[in-house]
Amino acid sequence: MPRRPSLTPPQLASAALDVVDRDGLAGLTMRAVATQLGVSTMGLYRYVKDRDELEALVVETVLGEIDTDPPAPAQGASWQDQLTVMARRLRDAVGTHPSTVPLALTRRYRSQAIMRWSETVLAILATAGIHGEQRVIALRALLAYAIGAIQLEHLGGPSGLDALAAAPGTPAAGDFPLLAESGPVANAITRDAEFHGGLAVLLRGLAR
Amino acid sequence: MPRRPSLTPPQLASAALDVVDRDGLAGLTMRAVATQLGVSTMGLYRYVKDRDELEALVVETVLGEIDTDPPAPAQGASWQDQLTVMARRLRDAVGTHPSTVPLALTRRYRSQAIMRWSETVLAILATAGIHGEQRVIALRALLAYAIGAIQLEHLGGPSGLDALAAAPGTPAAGDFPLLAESGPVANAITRDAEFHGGLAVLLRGLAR
DNA sequence: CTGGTAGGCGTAGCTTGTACGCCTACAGGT
DNA sequence: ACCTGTAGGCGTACAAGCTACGCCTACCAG
Repeated sequence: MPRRPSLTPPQLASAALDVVDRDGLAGLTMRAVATQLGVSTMGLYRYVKDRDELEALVVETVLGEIDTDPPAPAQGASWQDQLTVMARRLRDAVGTHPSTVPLALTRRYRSQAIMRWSETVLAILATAGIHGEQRVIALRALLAYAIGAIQLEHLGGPSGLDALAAAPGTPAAGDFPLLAESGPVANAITRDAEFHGGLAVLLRGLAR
Repeated sequence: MPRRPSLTPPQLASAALDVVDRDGLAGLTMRAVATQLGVSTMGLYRYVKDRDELEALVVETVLGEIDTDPPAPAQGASWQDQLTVMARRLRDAVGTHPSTVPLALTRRYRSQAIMRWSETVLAILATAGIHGEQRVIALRALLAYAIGAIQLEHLGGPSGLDALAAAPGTPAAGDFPLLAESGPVANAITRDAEFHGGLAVLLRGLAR
């Protein structure tokens, strides 16, 4: 029992997040995090087994910021409104650390935070009268949409709309008339409106 | 004009894909691909500028396998049916090379293949009477759902359902009663049914 | 005061990407 | 037929990254 560890997991996590937010995902190296903490490179290995474990810590920290309490079912908030709140919370948490998007959504960490989120979403779906298989499908559809939409948003997405919205006309726009026509339209929609618009479509489908 | 290049882009792409399919994404190194091609490591650099460019080539090849012709609007195929076909084609193409999932969906390559796919989807949406802003939102929602669902499917997804479905009871299942209850249900649903189920919800939402 | 345990870290090896520069095969002019 | 310039092909070498290993030392218990 000699000596207490001088670094706590929260310290680790926050140092790693600092590095990522400052230098991007590529800057997340063992050395960089160690330096940020003021210890030697190998000193880090006292606290994490792996680079992988370090990344898991980052992801867990980002997702841990999600508020997973059921949204106050106060006044006339429909279950659709509640699900919208949950989706937005997920999006906001990840959006606060955009560099971690590939990490957070690609890795299949058994994240406690996502389990809490899922539990709350399931509860809301239950109040909507959705049960059994349909509820599982609804949960996964919501998660899939959220993951995909966040990714499109932060990675530019391979949608082609961005390309044409950014540089209309220039490329072989003639081959894609509808895409070319949609470019300016897409440009005029805010990220928020897009996210909520798609979500609304999904929620409308859930209501019988 | 002396000498013709001895390696063609398709050869490059197929060698890289072979490596990925065999050794996984981590096995995709310049050396490995060069060896697969029977050239020296540096010989590769005659054909690609970068490791990045090599990855782009892989992605483009995988997505290039998507059939983007409009589905035969033969008999009584509704626009919903047609969109389902398009979504399934995207899922199938990526699913053929599961290791490339993080690559294909994470990178924001201005993929020609995805542009063709988007164009066809826009056309189908147009026949459904969806135009302007709503059509852009619908396209992105479909793409977001597809990307997210494919990712959940192939990366195990951080949904928590997998964990509880695989090892029911063991973890602190008491903290997540609904999740625990849903585990077995989720287990009984095939990947196909899940993908189509979620998609159906989305399509139902698109129909007024 | 002392001994053992566990934290802390320096060294070094392996893997990876890639800059650089030499060698050589080939087409075309003489 | 020969020479020459261009571009393909590749070997060497280095930087950066992860991490196995093992020494040193601070600390707590007795």
